[in-house]
Amino acid sequence: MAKQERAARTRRALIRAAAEVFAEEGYVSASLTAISRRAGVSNGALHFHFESKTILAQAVEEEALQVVRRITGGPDRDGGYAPQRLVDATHQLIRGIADNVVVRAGFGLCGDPARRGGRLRREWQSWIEGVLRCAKRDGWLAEGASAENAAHLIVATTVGFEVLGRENEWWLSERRVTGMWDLLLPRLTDERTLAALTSGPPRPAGEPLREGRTFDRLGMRRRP
Amino acid sequence: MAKQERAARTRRALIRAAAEVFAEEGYVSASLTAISRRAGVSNGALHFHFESKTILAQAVEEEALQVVRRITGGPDRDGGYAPQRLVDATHQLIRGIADNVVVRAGFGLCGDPARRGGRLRREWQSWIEGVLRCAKRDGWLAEGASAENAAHLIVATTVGFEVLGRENEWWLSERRVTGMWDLLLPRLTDERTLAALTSGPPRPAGEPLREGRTFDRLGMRRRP
Amino acid sequence: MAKQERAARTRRALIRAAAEVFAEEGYVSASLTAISRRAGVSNGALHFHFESKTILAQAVEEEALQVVRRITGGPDRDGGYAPQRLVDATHQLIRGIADNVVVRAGFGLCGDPARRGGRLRREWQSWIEGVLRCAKRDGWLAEGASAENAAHLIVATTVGFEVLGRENEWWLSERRVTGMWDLLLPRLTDERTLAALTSGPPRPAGEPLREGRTFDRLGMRRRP
Amino acid sequence: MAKQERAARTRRALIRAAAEVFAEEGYVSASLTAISRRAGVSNGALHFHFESKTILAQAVEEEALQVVRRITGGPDRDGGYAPQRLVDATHQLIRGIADNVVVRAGFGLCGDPARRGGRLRREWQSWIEGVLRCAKRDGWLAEGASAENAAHLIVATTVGFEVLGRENEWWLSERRVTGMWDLLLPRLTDERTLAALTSGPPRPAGEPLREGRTFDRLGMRRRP
DNA sequence: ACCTCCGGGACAGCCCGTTCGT
DNA sequence: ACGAACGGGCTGTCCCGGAGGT
Repeated sequence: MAKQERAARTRRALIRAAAEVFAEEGYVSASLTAISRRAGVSNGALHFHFESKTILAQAVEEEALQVVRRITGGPDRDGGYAPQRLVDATHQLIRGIADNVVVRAGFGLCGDPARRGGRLRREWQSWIEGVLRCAKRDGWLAEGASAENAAHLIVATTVGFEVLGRENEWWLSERRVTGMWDLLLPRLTDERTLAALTSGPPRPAGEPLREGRTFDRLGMRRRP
Repeated sequence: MAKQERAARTRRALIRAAAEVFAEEGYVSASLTAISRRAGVSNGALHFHFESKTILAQAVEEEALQVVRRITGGPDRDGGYAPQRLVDATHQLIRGIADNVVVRAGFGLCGDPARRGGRLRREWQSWIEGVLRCAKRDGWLAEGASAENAAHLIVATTVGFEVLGRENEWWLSERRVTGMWDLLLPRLTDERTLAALTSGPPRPAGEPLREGRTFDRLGMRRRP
Repeated sequence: MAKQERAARTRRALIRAAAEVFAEEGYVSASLTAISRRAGVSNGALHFHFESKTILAQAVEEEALQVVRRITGGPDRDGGYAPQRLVDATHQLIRGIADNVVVRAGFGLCGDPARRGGRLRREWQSWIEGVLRCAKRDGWLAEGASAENAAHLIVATTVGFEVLGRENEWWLSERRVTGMWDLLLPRLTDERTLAALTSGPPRPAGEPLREGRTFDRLGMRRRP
Repeated sequence: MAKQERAARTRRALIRAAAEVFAEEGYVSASLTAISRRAGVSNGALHFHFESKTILAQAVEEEALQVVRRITGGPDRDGGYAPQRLVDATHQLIRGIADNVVVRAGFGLCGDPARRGGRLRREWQSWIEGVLRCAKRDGWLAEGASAENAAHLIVATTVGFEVLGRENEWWLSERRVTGMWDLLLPRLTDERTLAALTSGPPRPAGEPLREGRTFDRLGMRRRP
């Protein structure tokens, strides 16, 4: 039906507009009037698609959640080097926050004190913890490294990037994430990896650690 | 004077009540009525001391700023082991956020999208960057470690702790900070320190790295 | 549309109610709640039609302006005896102020110190000045009579009537206007007209100068 | 006592400041804080001298009333040419309004819809009416001239000058008053006076009718 | 007596999230 | 899907007392 298609387009425009206004002004300050005006529809149309402001925000968050799930639930869901998946996912998350308004708004909504119980950060945190537990179990972590500590650190850092990025967008650079891993990986993984990193020839300045190539460059291998 | 003393007490009660309400509901949702009621004074009394909601929030932020400055501007302002000062300050900051409502509210206000230009995080960030630059200059950092990257990581992590702590207060534990340094210090400082940490006997579980004792346990010493 | 009709009726009721309250209590003292209550609508409905109190007042003034323009821009816009048009218009203005709340409120708003730049009195004044300049040019005025002085006098008098009429409504009688012209016209127009007025038989007490018949009774004719 | 002298000075400063603020912003908009600040005293001092805003306004009005009484109750209270006294008083009134803030504020307060029952205009009007009744009785008026009409016209005109002068101060020029009398006197006084004015040699442009010299120039004399 | 600092209550304007009739 | 209307609530600010100094 053309009718349904138009409705779907309106709905998408509303979510997008809502995400923009939420991201710019925060949940409480964002007025439904501003959102519907930006979406180019009437005030009543908004309430036709979304019963209330709360539900509209939930829809935004839901869409952001799907993006995050696409990042965390990538193709090689459970195989491969677990730390590599962390490196990849954090890079992609920051990129997603930087590029996608809905994701950015979703995380913003999650932290708003006027809205309780956002699932976004909780899922992200659970995934990080899960992956690190796997890494520990599979022997990818250094002996003294605590999977729990590492998870908290990584979660906190990504949250920090996201929050700070809402004020100054230069925080949302992947270079920041690369720098994080540069400092974190040596201690996190075993001593030989560490040795390869610290005692080997210094990496050329122009080629920092990057997503998907991190461990290749470090010559990382599994602890026997 | 009796008069001025009462006024000062009222003012303090207002700032405290404001901090509580701001911390609980966020800047926008917090109503001046709720604040004055919690402080036990009338609406007009609030307006006598603070011209507007904006100015009240600034007062809260200002008081938080002083606490932060007391943390960052500790006794050995410019001497001693720079990394140690970072470890100490981060511990104290998290403790301050956990224990002091005003500090917690101050950081919360800083991140509110409806309020631009809070000095709190900016000062914290500048201080971290400054200390790390000093550390680099004085040879306390490992050769490959970037002071800038480290600063960003530490700032982002503390911000993340603070933000997450507003939802679940268990984030605001100093154990989290200790865990962070446990992962960070080895790569940040030079390789011999690192070796002492990774190859030595495992620390007893009950005695993690703590503020003020970190480097003693690591037997850290200056890179020649 | 029925919808738009109802909206228009609400809008009109609001303007009317606003005019009443403005006329009774003045612009500053008039509360929007009182206005919306008198109009029989809610507080929000008022805000839907008029964004602010200022704009509501402007709407009232605008409607009054249209009435005034209808008075000044009568049918024989530029022909005929200019003084006669003044006599007619002043009578109609006072009658309008007396009978039409909106006009009364419009002039009241114009003089409120809290509201700058009402066009109502300015337009009225310009029109009076313009007509008198025409009268001078066409030879309708007595030789020594200054068009400018006359304009100022007439404007000031009508303003005075209007202002005093807000306290005691008996000021807003057309008899007052007739009395004004009785004193003014002789000196304003030429000496023969004057003679006809002063030396002729006294007018019967019961039949004063009236709108539309003034010059007929004076037997006025153009100065050669 | 020095104490009492200081109190009197404070009281005077408050009345003066109140007059200024009332004249600028109107009664309702004028805030006691603005008044006390302009007077250089505290908010409480104002309330010590004047129990309420109403009473403060009454004090301003009272002082203005005394000035008006000085104008209307001049030396030759009941003798002399009555019309001359009108000419003089109107000139002096306009000058007083232009120069004296308290008088200006007093008249402004009188017309404020939020304040009922100002005596200022009422006394001015009564005086005008009284003088014109005397003039009529003593035979100073032209035969057809109505004392009542003339009184209303003069009162309305002075009120109009005053009101318009609050927006554009050029209205408060004595030239305006002179122009008024130039148009009014011929018809108001008897035909011989009139003849002297209209048929005699034209007055030089540079020397308009002036206070205190009006009738001299017209060669006015009593009707037998 | 004269004046100040502080505080109390009230309410105004604005605006917002939401619903109803069409 | 929209225009119109509703009612509630927030901030700002105003007028005014009252306890206490000088």
